[in-house]
Amino acid sequence: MTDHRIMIVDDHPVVREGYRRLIDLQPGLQIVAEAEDARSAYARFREAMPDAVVMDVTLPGASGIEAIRHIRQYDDAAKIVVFTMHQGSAFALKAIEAGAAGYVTKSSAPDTLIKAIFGVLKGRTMISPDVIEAIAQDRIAGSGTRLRDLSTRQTEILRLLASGWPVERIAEALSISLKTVRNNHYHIKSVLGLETDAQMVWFAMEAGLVQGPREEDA
Amino acid sequence: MTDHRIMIVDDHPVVREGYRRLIDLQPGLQIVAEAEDARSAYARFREAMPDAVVMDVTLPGASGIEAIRHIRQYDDAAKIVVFTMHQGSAFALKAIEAGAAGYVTKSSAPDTLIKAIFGVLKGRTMISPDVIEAIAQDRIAGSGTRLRDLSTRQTEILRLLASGWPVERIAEALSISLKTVRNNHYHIKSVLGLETDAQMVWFAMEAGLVQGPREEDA
DNA sequence: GCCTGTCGCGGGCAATTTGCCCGATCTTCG
DNA sequence: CGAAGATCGGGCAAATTGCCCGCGACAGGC
Repeated sequence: MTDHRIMIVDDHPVVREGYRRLIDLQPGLQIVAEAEDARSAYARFREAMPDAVVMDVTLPGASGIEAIRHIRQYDDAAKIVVFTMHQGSAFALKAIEAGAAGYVTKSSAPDTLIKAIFGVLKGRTMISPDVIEAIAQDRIAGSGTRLRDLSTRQTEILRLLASGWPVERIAEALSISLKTVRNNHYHIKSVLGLETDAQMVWFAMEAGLVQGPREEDA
Repeated sequence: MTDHRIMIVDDHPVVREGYRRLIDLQPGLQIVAEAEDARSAYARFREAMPDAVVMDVTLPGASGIEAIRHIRQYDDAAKIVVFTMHQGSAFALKAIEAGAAGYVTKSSAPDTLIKAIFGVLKGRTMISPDVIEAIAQDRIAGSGTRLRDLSTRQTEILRLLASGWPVERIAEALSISLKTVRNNHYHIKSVLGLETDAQMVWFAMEAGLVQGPREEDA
């Protein structure tokens, strides 16, 4: 039987080498495509039509979540395993909601990824234990409401605010009024129970929405 | 001639595999030790006494910067190459100040790391081009004045603001009036040329002032 | 088809904060 | 001693926040 054809998406070359080492040398798996950002991930997916995709979600430019949505829109049977350093539950939920079949953190044991790949190839949903725990901890002791309580739009605005964009630029970029952005700014902090803008940045970072400042275009 | 003995420090197993692929298979280099956090990095260094260390600076627990300092304190001839995703100049400067001999970002071409390793083994200081550019841009075109332009007090207030403390709590903690904190908040952003509070958080992070939210007491 | 819920969008307005000015101390240093 | 600079804060107009409201679009459910 022929090998399963895998595509990997990550912006760091060294990390891609790590994937190779783990995946390509694994009997039954073969890497047939690579991409380093969300846009090319979509393009390469259509060219290569891999059996499964392993991707990081923090990519330059568009978020990996968008990439997942985009790919699933093109092929709703696509098997995508998210492999990221973010262990925040909110991000995992977003990814799964977007259509990811697996979610594994980079701090997991290496073979967790391999198991997840084989799992999704069999049509199962594979979530790494630490993430399941994080999700569970979120549900109990509703200490903090989370990203899930924000709408898609609010999440997008949060991402831009946390990146450091001034509200004026956000209004312009999204073609909505300044007032709406401000209202959202207030509501986001309110819903999340945050007092200051700085706390909002930390929240966004922990949720994996942002990992650095700017990111010039939406 | 025997291979150079290299130690790698990174908290993500997959990334370590990437290092292996790049370093271990490189003629003349051999990985002799691995560590996944700052504490064990120090311990392993003493056991293995490698010729060079490649390490990420964002590690669980103590910062990689601390680990560098610690190792250099033990052996001030230690050759340490920092290999990280942070391209902010401030972080690089901290690392170099702590005694790092090289600084390469993960977005660099893979062989940049190899060259940096051979470079530091020869006693040179190797900084990847994008970081040099970031440092240069900091210095020239006073576009961004830097941390050095803030007084001690302002730096302290910046640290608290960026950690997410509300101004009221800061005033209380420092026993100064709310108004003074607000004035400082404004002046800090003004001096640093920042538009939003979120940008201020990123600045503080890159400057190494903060690495996570809260930190309950001053 | 209609009713209900939710979402994105923004107006309105009082209360608060920001942005930028100023002056008063208190050090430090030549 | 006098100059420089840091710290602390008052003042005040302009801008923003906090919180309320309403409107239209859309997705289910009955």
